[in-house]
Amino acid sequence: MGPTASGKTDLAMALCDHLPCDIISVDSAMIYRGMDIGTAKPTPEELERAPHRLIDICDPAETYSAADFRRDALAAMAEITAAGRVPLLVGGTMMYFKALLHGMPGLPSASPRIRRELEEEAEERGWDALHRELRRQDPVAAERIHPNNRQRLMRALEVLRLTGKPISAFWEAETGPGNEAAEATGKRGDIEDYTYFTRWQADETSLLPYTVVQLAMMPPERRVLHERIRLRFLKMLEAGFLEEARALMLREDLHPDLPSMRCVGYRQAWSYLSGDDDYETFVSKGVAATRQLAKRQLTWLRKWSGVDWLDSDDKLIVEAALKKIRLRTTFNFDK
RNA sequence: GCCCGGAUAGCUCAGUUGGUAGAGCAGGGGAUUGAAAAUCCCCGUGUCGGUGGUUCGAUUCCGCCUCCGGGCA
Repeated sequence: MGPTASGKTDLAMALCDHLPCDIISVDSAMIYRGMDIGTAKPTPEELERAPHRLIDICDPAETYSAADFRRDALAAMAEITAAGRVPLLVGGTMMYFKALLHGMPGLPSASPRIRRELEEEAEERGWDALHRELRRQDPVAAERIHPNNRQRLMRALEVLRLTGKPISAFWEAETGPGNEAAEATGKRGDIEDYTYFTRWQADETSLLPYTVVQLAMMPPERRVLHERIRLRFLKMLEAGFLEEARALMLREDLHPDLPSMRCVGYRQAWSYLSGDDDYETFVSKGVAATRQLAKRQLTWLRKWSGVDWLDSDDKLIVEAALKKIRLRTTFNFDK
C-alpha cells in the first residue's frame, strides 16, 4: 500500500524476484483497458516479467465497484494459494483494501434506474429536500451524510428504495454478530453478491482466511513525493498521454461523468482537449489532482492499523520489506 | 527621457470613505460501507514593494525611489 508515485510497482516486482508471489493489482483505474500511460500501469515488458491480475478487466464505458473487487480478489487469491504460491496485493485504492480485509455488508448493487430517478427528483425538489427525506426515514444515516454529499445521499436513498431498509441498519449489522437486519437481508432473493460475514472478530484482518502482512511505503517528506508526482506527470506527457486520452475521447460512448473518465489526469485532459483549459493550466491541474489523490490516500493510511511502514527512499527497501514479511509470517519462503 | 496603469497570502486578484485585510486556486487536516484516482467537510497574520511626509493613527492620502506592464518620443 502507498500513495500514488511512491514506487509500489517497482517494489512489488522486486519482491517477486525473491518470493513465490503472484501480483494482484488493487487499483480502481488500472482495471480499465486503454488507460495505460495515465494510470502508470506497468509496461507490457514488466507485465511479462511479473503478471498482474485485475488489470485490464474492464472497458472504460463500464463501472466497477469495491464489492466487485472483493469478489474478484478473493477468487484470485484462492487460485494463487491453491497453486502453492503467495498473493501479493499491490495498489493505492484504499477502499478496495478495506472492502477486502473487512468485508462488506449485504447491500444491493447500484441501480442506474433509481439513481436516474433520484437525480430527476433532485432537479425538481432540490437536494435539500432529498436530505430531509433521508432524515425522516434514516436519521442515523442523515446525521453522517453531509447534505452537500450528493453521491452518498443518493446511495442511502437508493438502498432505502431497493430494500425498504435504512442503510444505517446495514452499517450496524457489520459491527456485530447475528444482527437481525443482516440476517433478514440475507434471506432476500433480490440481493446480489451477498458477501456479509456473520463471523465477527475484533482483529481487523480476521475476516480473511489468510495470514496478512500489510506493508505501506512512503517518502519521509511530503515534498519529495510531490516532486516525484510532478516529474512522473511530465513523463506521462512525453510518453503520449494526451494521444491516449484523445483516443478515448473520440469514442462516442464515453463521457466525462464516467468513473473511468473521472480518473486523475484523464479528467483534466478531457477539459484541455475540449478547449476549456490551456496547456499550462491542464498540466498544473493534472499535477495538483495527483497530489490531492496522494493526500487522501495518506489520510487512509495514517489511521490504518497493523501496517509496517517502509521508507520509499530507502536503498535497501527490498531487504527491509523481506525482513518484515519473514517476521510476520510462518510461510517457508526458502522452499 | 516623458505619460498612464500596476505592486496586497505560494499564484490570480478584490478591498480598506484613514482605525493593520478576504475570495478563488494551490496547500494542510479529516471523513470515507457497492462510482473511491470518486464524493464531501473543516482550516486564511500576510514587513498590503521601499522610504520620507501629513495624521492621535497610513496598507489606504501626498512626495521620492525600485520593479513590472502599456503608450509617447
